[in-house]
Amino acid sequence: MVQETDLCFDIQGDVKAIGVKMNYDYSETVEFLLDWYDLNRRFLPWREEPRPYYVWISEIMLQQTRVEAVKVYFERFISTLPSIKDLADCEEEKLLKLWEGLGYYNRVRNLQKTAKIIVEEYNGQMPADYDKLLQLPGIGSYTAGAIASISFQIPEPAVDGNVLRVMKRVAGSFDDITKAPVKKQMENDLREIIPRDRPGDFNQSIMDLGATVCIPNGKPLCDKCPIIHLCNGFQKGIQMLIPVKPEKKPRKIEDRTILLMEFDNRYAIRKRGSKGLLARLWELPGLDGKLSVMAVEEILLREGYRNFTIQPLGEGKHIFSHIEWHMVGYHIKFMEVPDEDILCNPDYVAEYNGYETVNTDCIWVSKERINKEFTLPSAFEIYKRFIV
DNA sequence: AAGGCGGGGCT
DNA sequence: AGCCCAGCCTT
Repeated sequence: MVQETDLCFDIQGDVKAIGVKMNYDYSETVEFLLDWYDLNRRFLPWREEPRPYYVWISEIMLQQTRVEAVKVYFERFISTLPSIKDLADCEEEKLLKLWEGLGYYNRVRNLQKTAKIIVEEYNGQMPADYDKLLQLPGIGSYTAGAIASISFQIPEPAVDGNVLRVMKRVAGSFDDITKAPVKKQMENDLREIIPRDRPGDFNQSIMDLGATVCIPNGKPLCDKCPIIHLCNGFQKGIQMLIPVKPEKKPRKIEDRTILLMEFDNRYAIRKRGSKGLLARLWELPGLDGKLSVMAVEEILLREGYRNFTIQPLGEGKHIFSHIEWHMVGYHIKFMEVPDEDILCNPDYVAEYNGYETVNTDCIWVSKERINKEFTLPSAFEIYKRFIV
């Protein structure tokens, strides 16, 4: 291991020392990748009939999300909203519910923004043009390339983490793949050699190779690789050291107290603020810090609640990409509520003002309606389970 | 250029 | 417990 690490630094040092840019010529890989793809391609719901709408929806869902997780969401989404027009016209609350559990919820909001643009400006058809696709909300260089190549046979690369991992291993390159110029260079390199007759298949062949052979976690299955004879990484025994990424910063830890408040077979939920984490989604009421039964009781009394019981629901943890919630939960059962106004109209949607109180902007909703109509992110699942 | 933004499965 | 995943947008 020490030897390999030394080798890695030696190569970088040499390259810098003599000022030579090691440009790998990917053109040799094309025919081997396509032949391998013809025999080994995965069968995916959006792949058998690659209509632009299907490819678009799947690509957005697949951003930072694994294929296995996407499959069920994709099928349900398409059957519920069979066309771009359906998506454009869908009520936002229903749309979010379709997305519930997938995460990165701005993806689905951008999806609808783009659907409306397509209906209004493109006559309901996705534009068969890379630059026009790139202009649409939620569509970046990767997704534009994927739609263009797979649906319209436009020779544009679709460079994601998969492609960067595979191709940087093949090139034996220690470039930091999180750097924008490195991705840009890869796009330019692949644009030169992408086969004009099968651009979509070429892009997908690298994705499938990355998913099944040149895998991200654990050792790549090099003995099954169709381009092992072209792979600098394998030849030098450095494939495990690639791709290179910088160290990640540790997540910030936030202590939270989650309240499952029940009255008359209804539960309190409220809408989160319009900015930041889980924006404009619904949540169980919560308070900063991990509070004791006594502290929670004191707050409730101060806010005017009377005649309730508090039952601890235990600790829970939810990990986001950049934050950890360390939670403690309480089931609070009210025999009465202080003000009829608290049992407000469930259709009433107030803007949560960020001030941490228990009763701010809560609405009281039955279990059935929560499950059917309101998007409650996975972070609350451990306490949502106690809703009976 | 860096940081925010979800959730789950694998090692 | 830490890794990564068919990234994009904002600052």
